[in-house]
Amino acid sequence: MKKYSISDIAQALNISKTTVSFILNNRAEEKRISPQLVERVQQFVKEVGYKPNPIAKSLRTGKTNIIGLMVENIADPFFAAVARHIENKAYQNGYKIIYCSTDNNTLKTKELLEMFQERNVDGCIIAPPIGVEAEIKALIDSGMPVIFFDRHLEGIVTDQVEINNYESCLEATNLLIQEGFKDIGFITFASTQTQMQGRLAGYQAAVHHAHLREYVLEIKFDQNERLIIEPIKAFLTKHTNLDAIFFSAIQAGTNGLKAFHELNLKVPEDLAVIAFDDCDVFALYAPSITAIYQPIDQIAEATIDLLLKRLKKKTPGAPAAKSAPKSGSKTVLGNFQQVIIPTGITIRASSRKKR
Amino acid sequence: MKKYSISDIAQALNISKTTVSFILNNRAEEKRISPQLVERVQQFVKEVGYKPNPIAKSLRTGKTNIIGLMVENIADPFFAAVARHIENKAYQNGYKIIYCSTDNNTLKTKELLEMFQERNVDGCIIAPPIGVEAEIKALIDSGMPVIFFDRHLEGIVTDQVEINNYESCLEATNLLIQEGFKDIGFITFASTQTQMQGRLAGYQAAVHHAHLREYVLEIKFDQNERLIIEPIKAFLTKHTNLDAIFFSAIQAGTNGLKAFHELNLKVPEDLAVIAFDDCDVFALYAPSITAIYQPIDQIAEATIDLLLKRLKKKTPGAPAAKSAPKSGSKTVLGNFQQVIIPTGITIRASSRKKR
DNA sequence: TTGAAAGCGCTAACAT
DNA sequence: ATGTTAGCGCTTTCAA
Repeated sequence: MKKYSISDIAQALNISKTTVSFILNNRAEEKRISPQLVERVQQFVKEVGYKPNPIAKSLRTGKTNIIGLMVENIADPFFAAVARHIENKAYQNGYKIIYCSTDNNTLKTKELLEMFQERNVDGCIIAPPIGVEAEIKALIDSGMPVIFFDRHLEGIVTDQVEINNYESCLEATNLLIQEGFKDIGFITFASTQTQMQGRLAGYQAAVHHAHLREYVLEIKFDQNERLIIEPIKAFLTKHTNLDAIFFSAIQAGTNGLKAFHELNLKVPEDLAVIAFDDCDVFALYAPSITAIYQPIDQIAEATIDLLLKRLKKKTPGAPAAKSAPKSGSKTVLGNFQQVIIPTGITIRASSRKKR
Repeated sequence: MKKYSISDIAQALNISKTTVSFILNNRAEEKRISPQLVERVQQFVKEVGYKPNPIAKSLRTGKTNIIGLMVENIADPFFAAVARHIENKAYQNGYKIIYCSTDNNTLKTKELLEMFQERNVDGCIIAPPIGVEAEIKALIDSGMPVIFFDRHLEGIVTDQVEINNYESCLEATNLLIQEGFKDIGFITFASTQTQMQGRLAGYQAAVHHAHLREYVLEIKFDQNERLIIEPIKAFLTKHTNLDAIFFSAIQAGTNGLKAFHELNLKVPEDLAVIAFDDCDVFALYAPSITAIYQPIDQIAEATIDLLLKRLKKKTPGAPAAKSAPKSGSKTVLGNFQQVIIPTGITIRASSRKKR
């Protein structure tokens, strides 16, 4: 079974490459090619199992049908789940995905952006780290469709999908306040990224509004969990007056619980808990942990939809289409869309006051 | 800043494309091009920031520097973590990665394999589902380097990386037996895949050797966790004599614990537990759950190493190189390597008999 | 030592 | 309605 090229087909059928190409690209009607010929070609193509060479096509057209997906870390369950959803929809639409992890490393990210450019990906989906504003701006200006998700970059206007970080943390903190907790700590990772800033700000707003004192621990993120657990232990040991903790991210939450164990702290008697991001751990933990959950499917869906929309109409920054996500708000900013997906909260035992 | 092509470079320097190409591909010496010229070209290339177009290169050479990564589900933490490690090493070596999830769906997998072929990936890493033997064989025969991991396919000989499923389950079961448990259930997913078969066989061997009765529940895997929890509840309700459970996979373990909750069963008083695959849930659960863990980094490392080795020497099925993984055994089979990485076990409270 | 030119497989402007 | 042909940007044979 040798490999056929378009010339082989043309030769075998005694017609020209052009005609075959037109037929294969569904331009037969437009070019008014006779239905019989179309039929004959399609028949033959199917018979010999001919598949056009996408590389040659790319060289010629400049389109690769490849989407670049850049996340913080593909091993992170959140990003992995997003990747899965995006994969599904992308493949359905004929796109393949090249993924990469930034580790929030500026230098690495710049290289990866360059790679996307070189490789001629048709568009990219990015959870951007701080510090690559100029490069991404250049990329967008060069005509590359870029969609942000999970966070955005100050000063860059492009399509983006985020959750309501501020509001959900405000409400969750209020929940603790309403339960009667007075000294609520917020344990988070040191980050100037918009999503983390939003969460912190939401907590702060609630606490200040209730005239309570603010206790914030910012930890430098590290793969080594001891480097997360230890600062938490130190923080808890220092602030023995705390009666509740709000964890701003999943790795804060799970490692926080480990810190609790090591300090022999009981939830919610010693400390009530609410965590951002839900997972099996929180559902199965005794007592179960109240958690804010991100609708990952909706986030991913909105993100890939935004990109596919851009990819369909070639015009970057063109007026946005009508269809809206089932829930969530949408803003149109200079022809780019900002979609906000609302989170949910699963209230469990950890946030209830024992009386 | 316009985009330079190799012709532009040649023209600007008043030399030929050929020369530039030779220099850029480090064949200057071989071609005995004067060092001054080499220097001049390299200088200029750096100056204008020229990057060769990888698509054109691919069309010409047939190499894409892309690796196809096919897993069961990229959202699964195990596969996501493997993907992360593979990504690291692949990028270091100049390879990009296109990923896809098979869902253990035969038809989908066949399409994806075809896609790899069309897209001209240089090699692929696959956790294969059953039923695509012929297609993978054809792929290998066509000269494509294919590495299996997590499991293999009967009748197909290629490089592969796996863990010692049989032995680890045998030993873990023995652990329960030594603790004095008599009626040990094995809860797994209905699968004829080699890794799952190995785990089951290990359990069975231990149980039979101790002249104990075998209790196996095979569940059809489903994304909907209720469809996993309910069969487990039914099984536990039916076999009230069980005093220990061995979960064969992570989704069995976590959903098993949920079933325990719903049935109000206490670990380890009512049922002792050992789980295959470790995770935060098991470490944080009260009581903590004994779990077998897979050294994901070693698995991923061995896998990508095997592929990179194939990619370096063009000869598929060529004699294997010397370097071995730090631990793990290695067999050479018809010029292909089979690497077995040993698992570890974290013994926690759930497998200890209360006396 | 260096260069001319063919060609990888495809698309599309321009014939006819 | 269908064909001729010129590239897309690169590598590599062959020639000089």
